[in-house]
Amino acid sequence: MQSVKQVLSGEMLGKPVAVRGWVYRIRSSGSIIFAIIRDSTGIVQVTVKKGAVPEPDFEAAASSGIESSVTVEGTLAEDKRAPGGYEVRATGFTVVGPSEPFPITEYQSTELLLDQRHLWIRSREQTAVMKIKDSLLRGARNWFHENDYVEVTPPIITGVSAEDSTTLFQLKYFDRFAYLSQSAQFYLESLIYSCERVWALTPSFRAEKSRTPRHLTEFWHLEMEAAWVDNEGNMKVQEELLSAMLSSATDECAAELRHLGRNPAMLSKISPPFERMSYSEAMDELQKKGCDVSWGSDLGAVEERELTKDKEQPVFVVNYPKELKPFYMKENPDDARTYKNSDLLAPEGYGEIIGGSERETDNALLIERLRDVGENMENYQWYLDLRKYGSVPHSGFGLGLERTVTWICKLEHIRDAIPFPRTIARVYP
RNA sequence: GCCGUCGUAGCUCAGUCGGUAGAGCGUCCGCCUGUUAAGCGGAAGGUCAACGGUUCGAGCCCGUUCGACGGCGCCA
Repeated sequence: MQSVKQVLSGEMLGKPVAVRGWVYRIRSSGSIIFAIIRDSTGIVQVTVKKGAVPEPDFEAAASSGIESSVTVEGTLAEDKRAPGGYEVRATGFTVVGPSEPFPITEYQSTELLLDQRHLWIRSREQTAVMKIKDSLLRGARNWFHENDYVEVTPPIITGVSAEDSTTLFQLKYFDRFAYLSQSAQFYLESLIYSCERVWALTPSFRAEKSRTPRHLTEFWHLEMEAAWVDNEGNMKVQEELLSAMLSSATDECAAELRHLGRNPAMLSKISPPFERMSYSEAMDELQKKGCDVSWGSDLGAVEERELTKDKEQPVFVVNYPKELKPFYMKENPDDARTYKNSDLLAPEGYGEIIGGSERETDNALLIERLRDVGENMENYQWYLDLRKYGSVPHSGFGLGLERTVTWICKLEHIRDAIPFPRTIARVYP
């Protein structure tokens, strides 16, 4: 048995080959049938001629529809007319699992594709995205390992929110309520006192009623936290990590990137250091471009697009006003109106993919800020404890994996960066 | 939460001024030994999202509801 990739390499030219997979396209011209077979490595044309295979095999080929699973034996031949330049001339054709008429044809609406998601993920586009995502994750995991980070496993069920501003999914937890995690940050912070450098990949949940091409209610969150690291060091980790992830994808998945319309050479050019711009500088630039913003207003989708639409590399925006960010960030000693934090914006208008900061170590400040936003202090007791026993300067960030994939794969919507997207209107399939 | 668009055959859509429901693809049958979303001939296939209203008559006009999609806000 050969993979389609092996077959298309041509190394078996003139020899017997066997492939198995699914019918991707099939056409008949009477006594010759052209079947395009797909497996996880690619697609290849098979010709089935009457007389060249046993009659039952010919009938099986003639009656097999799109997505039937099949095994084919034959001889590998070179043929300019075949896509890929090679074809398998069948001597045997067996249907393993017949297929009813496939619901997805060449004309597809967004709604149909989302309703039939369990079938649409067989598409070449979706397969390419999954492979690229896999490669990005491998690149990240390798980078963390090489840089002495410990991969840890924080809880998904929690009793407290990491960010007061966001909405939580509540669940019944025996005789009380608990919540699905929206960030592992507090748990990672508590692990730096022993492991020093930690990271985790976990699902995060946001119950916000966001209807945009950049939001999922369930997404994969790649988070890192490190002791003895300041905000500048934090940004260095981000740019090195992201570059390592990009190298992995361009090395392993160049063909998949091209299939999605993304030129891998453009991604290869991205390397540290990334451009840094203060929030105040961003505001000045936006005002010059005619945006209706003033110091203190948040960067919305329009503003992020305006700042990055002509960039080829990601851009850090640093030192946001405190009002726009959560309570746990460290005050900027050079401008007390702002925090020592950074958002990393992807180029081409794709927007924020990472948010990070140096963390506040002064419990008095943390308590004051929590009081200001009306939080129940009991929920934060264990978090405040962390500052009582050997507190150290530390920083961390969270990367939205699907947002990163959306940018790298040049997708129009984040739902295509995950096989089964969970959005405000979708939990099926 | 706010603004907008849409809902007609399995799928993608057209449907004019309110007057007998249409096409392409898919499916089924027939023809075809080099197709590339193959081609040719034929057939089957409809609660026009739901409910209510106007009208002699509603897919079309009005109202309500439901669903989906696009954009904004919030965030990664």
